[in-house]
Amino acid sequence: MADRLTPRAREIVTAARDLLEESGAARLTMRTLADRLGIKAPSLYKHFPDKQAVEVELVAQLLTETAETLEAAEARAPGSLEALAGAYRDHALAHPHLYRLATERPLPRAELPAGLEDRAALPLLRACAGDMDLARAVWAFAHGMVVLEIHGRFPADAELDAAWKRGLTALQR
Amino acid sequence: MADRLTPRAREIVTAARDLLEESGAARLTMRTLADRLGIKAPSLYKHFPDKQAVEVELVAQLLTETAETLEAAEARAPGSLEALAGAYRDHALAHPHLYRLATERPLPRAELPAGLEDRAALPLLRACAGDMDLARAVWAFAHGMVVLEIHGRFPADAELDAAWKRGLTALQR
DNA sequence: ACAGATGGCTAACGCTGTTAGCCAGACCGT
DNA sequence: ACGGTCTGGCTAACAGCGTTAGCCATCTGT
Repeated sequence: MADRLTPRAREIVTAARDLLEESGAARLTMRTLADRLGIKAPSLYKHFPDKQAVEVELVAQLLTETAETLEAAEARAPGSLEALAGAYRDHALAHPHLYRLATERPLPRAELPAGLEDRAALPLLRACAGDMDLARAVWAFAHGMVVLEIHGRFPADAELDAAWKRGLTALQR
Repeated sequence: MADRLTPRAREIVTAARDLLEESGAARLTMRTLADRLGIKAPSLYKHFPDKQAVEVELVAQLLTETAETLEAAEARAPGSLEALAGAYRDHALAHPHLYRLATERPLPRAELPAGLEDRAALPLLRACAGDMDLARAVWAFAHGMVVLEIHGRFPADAELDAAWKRGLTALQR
């Protein structure tokens, strides 16, 4: 997962990640990113062809971490949809800007490490015993909950734990 | 619902809507919008304080149309979650750029017509017999399905009708 | 010791949202 | 009928955005 990037490029992605998580996508600009690294914006283009290429690495980070998170949850509680959903939710809400960046545009599939998308999906598919329709429904539910939560679309006093539980037990079987 | 805007402002919003649906949010700029109206960009600021204020009107349009769509579905098939979900999905997929614009940022609640958000939510709440947790779960599921569909996150050969049905029947009771 | 690659730099372009300031015409009160 | 205000255009300009071109120092390999 590592050597698709030179060391310097990896430093840039790290700075980009920090910047994104601190200040959101709107403030992740080539100039502020360069500033943080003590260089000028055009120098970034020695390491990445364009801004999108940097963002692709961040998307890959989210996918990788999601896969790891789900695999860990699966190891802890095999076959449990609640465990998967809880892990997914916690990771997403811990990194809302990253989640939005990775989620609010079409996936740059061609530029992503091969197999990564599938790897992130596998634990859920296993928990659904191979029922793809169910897996997609659960995924949509979880993604919907997370993104509505991130955007503050639910009333402030909404009992979201209850809504998660309600949805998951219903989808359970 | 109409006289919160002057006639000229309404013309501007109409042009913005057309532009958005034709070309997506990235090409909805103050200059292209002005072009379409035969004026220059700075003149737009005689009618709206900033670009966001124009976008808020588009968000209000989506909410209004969603409310109308759901109310019509409810009238056609009272109490049917499937009918509501189908109407929601159809409207969203018919206007993907508008749906994204209205959905991929925090709701500008303060600038929206009073009661509009609630009105859009009511049909679903009625179909859920007042069970708020269930209503939120269904909403999250539907939103998740729509947005994943719009962004092409499902495999091209995915049987999305089946996933919708699977989710809805599970949530049904 | 020289060649080429690496990774900085400045200057600049075209695009974005937005502001300031000017001006023509419509409308209104005396 | 005249003067004042409001309306809604305009041009010029600014700062910030992603990005390109072109220059140059330093480091690496033969």
